[in-house]
Amino acid sequence: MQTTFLAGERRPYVRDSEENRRMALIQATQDLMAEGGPLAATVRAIAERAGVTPGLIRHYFGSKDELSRAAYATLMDGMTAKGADALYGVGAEPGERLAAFVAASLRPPVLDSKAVGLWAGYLHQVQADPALLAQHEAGYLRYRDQLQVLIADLGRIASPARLRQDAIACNAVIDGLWLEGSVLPHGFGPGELVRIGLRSVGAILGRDLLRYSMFIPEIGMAPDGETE
Amino acid sequence: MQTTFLAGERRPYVRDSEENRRMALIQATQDLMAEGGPLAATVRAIAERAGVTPGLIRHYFGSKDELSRAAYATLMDGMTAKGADALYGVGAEPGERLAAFVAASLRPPVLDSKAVGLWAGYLHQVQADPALLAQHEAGYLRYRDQLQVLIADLGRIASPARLRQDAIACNAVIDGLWLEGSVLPHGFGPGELVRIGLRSVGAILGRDLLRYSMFIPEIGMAPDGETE
DNA sequence: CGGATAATTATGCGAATGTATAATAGACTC
DNA sequence: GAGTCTATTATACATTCGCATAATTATCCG
Repeated sequence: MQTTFLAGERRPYVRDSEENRRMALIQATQDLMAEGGPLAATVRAIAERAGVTPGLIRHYFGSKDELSRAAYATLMDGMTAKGADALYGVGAEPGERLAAFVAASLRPPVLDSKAVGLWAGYLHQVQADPALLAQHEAGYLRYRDQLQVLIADLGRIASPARLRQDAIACNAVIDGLWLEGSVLPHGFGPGELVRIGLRSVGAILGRDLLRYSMFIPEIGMAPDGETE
Repeated sequence: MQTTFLAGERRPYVRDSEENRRMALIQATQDLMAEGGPLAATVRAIAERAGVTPGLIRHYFGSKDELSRAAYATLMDGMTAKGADALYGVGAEPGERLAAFVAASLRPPVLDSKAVGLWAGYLHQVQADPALLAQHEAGYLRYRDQLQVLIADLGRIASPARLRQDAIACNAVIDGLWLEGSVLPHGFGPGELVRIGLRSVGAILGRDLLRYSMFIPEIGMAPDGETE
């Protein structure tokens, strides 16, 4: 089962930096969790995928639970970082910025067939562990706040309560499309989810976001000929 | 750990119908899967929760995998049944029927803190097992088709492709709100998700669905004083 | 009333899991 | 270059897992 050396032999002793080892173990944990869920993310499987022996997990993280927590924290940080990246290099017009943010959430690397698996794999551990739950809640609200700021910048007249509800609604559209696209990746044409997302968020907010499609990769000018 | 009789004693032999036993085992499987995920739904835990010894699982279902499949099938059937129930006894006006359908999807028993746990717990098994995947896909499309029919009945003028995309969008709103409401049950006021859902779906379809709020429990006449 | 029969429980077994501990190998210091 | 230290590997262990099989109990039929 091990890849590089013959079975029965001693795994060659190779030294590496602490950061590399931690990263490799966290990456392996996320990969296995995404692919096979909690049942697949065993200590031995993680170690093998990371190219080390199980003992190193204890050495660097103390226990499997702590490695799991570290992997989840890394996941959350990456999510918000991607959200910020989406706005980098986009023009100053509020509508365009919002459209870029929505589009980025509905195509790779955010929309990825593995993403929902990872999310589902962690769900129960998150709900059972108060520390992870707080981290999750913080990450979710951070994302929604980013969205809410972009919506507020549109300059519509709306009460704070209404603004909050609009942010919840737009976030729900994005989450729902993200979910469906991840679970049934072949159920939608390329760019279809982005187009639906832009139109829906625009409808909820009373703006036309599809006019910014030309700035968005993989969409261009409505390839299926449907213009409105 | 066992509830009704002293440890060390032999569990009393009590006979029951095959249907009761199957139902109890399936129910126990779903409960444990929803609460603790795949790691918690062990053969022993399921049997204990069902008030039975592990051997009965093999006797009635052959293996744990088959029990798991049966539990998932039961879950899917229940979902679509609830969707149909929501339309029972509702008037004939298309807008009202659509509003009732949306509202029913965003409050108990469909919106339930356990629902998302159950869904997440099964995700990897579903993706790994072609039979379960087909069943999942069928259930999802059935639900979306119900929604699409309700949307078509609104009588708007729209191409078939556009109708499909509207159904995907509305389904995404519902799914996203369902997800957020399940994961963070205390993050939203009572009826808030239903109201947001009605407004968003209405905005996407160009109709006002909030005018049917008075027919919907827990909402009444916009309790937070916000009328529009 | 007394065997068949089927449902239910109890026990056993091999494999896998997480973790603790011992053995080993390379790097660093003087 | 010998000695020490730490990263890494290997081994051991108790527990739990799913499953197979044996033992037990109630019901059914004569």
